[in-house]
Amino acid sequence: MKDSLNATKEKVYSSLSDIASALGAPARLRIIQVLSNRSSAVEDLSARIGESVANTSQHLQKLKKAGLVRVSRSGVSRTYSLTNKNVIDVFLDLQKIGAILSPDLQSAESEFCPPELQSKLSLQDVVKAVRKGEATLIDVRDLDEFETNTAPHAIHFPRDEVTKGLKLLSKKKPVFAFCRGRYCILANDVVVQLRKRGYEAYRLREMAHQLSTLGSSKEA
Amino acid sequence: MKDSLNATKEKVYSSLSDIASALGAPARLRIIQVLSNRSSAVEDLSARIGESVANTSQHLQKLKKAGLVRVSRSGVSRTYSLTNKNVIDVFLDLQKIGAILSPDLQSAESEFCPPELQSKLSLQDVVKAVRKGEATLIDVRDLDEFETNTAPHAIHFPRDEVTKGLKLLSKKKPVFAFCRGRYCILANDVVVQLRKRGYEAYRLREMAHQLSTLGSSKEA
DNA sequence: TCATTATTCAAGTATTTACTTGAATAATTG
DNA sequence: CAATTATTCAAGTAAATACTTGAATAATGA
Repeated sequence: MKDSLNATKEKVYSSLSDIASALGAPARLRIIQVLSNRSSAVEDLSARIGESVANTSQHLQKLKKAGLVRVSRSGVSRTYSLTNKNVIDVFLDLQKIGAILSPDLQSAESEFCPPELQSKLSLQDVVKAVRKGEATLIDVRDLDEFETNTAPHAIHFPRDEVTKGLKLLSKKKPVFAFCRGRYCILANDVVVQLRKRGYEAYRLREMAHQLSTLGSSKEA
Repeated sequence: MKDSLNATKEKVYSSLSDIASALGAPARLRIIQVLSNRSSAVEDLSARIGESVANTSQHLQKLKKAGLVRVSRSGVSRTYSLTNKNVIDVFLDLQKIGAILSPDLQSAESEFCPPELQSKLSLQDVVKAVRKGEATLIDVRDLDEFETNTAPHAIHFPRDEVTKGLKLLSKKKPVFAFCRGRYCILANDVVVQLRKRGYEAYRLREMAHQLSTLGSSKEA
């Protein structure tokens, strides 16, 4: 009886540590980062994270074994995606604790998200303003990422064609831009360009998933 | 410019993966589990997690390097503790995702927290009732754990002397017992004993930290 | 059916890991 | 000052890890 419980306890900690270990390699974290914005084939992932295809495939298998990722066949290629949105949450929590504990990460964060590009409003207030139509929320990621999953009320903004995008915006409303999260710079340039053209523009550090789940239990 | 950002990105992912790796060993997770309930000396920890002193010390150093744990000297011995409550949050998040992703962990959970011992009330409602004085919240961990950090309104219940403890309780109010969280059984026996004696008693799966931070952003 | 394509597998290597044992350190007490 | 105590360090070992290269597989399209 007590022995069986002890055995179970061992299993518990070994399962939990398996999951943690799955997150314990830079390459795999980058995979999760990519997959939290889009599903993707091995070759594509491999290019995005800058590792060989074989190596990427092996990392993916480790993630799959830990249950963080799943595959679906589509013809000759395979599409990998996160098994669950909660995977993003653990990843965000890891970022959060990193930001608290590691000075390296603190300085990295202000490099990626320069304070002068950020709004002083709380995220709640931003979301509220967007909901009321008093502010414009733009998603500057690739179109396919936007189509897979974006934040409520967000519109897609073509970051390589700012001039073309202007017609989507009102100069009377502040514009809030988001991309792939804290360690992504896509939104920075757009904000700078918009400010040059007289818009009141800010960059959000949050990614689509965080903006979507606001109001429910989590934000990071 | 772009190169420097890339270098920073590499550092970001390697720092984050260092933190995840620090959680990637059963022994270290158990250390964190212990430390989320009490600060502790190496020898004590070593006994609790069932590893040699030298090995425990080495694990602690890894945790320290990752910034999850800190030491303070007290005379001839050293006291290790978590650097930050947020460490508990990551650990809880890991548990949460484990519960979602791993069947092993699901069955373990019902072994540790048998459904028949649990209340049907939501945790919010339990906390509300406790706050209003309509229910009794008991902490059945060791006294020193209780003294270091317990939940609001909780009283310490001596789990080895249930009979003695009875005078702390009212038979008219439901009793909610908590211990060290999901993978701890201390509260089970107390609940069983209390029920035998005619009390309406339930076991909570949450640990002190979770009961304390309810109302703010998190619960798991 | 054969070539192409995307992915996985197998084998090899260098590095890191978790652990052991036993000695070294450093604060405390007799 | 010597003995005790709690902890860390150093060295060694077996296993696991992240990567490489090149071959194997299996679906698709000519």
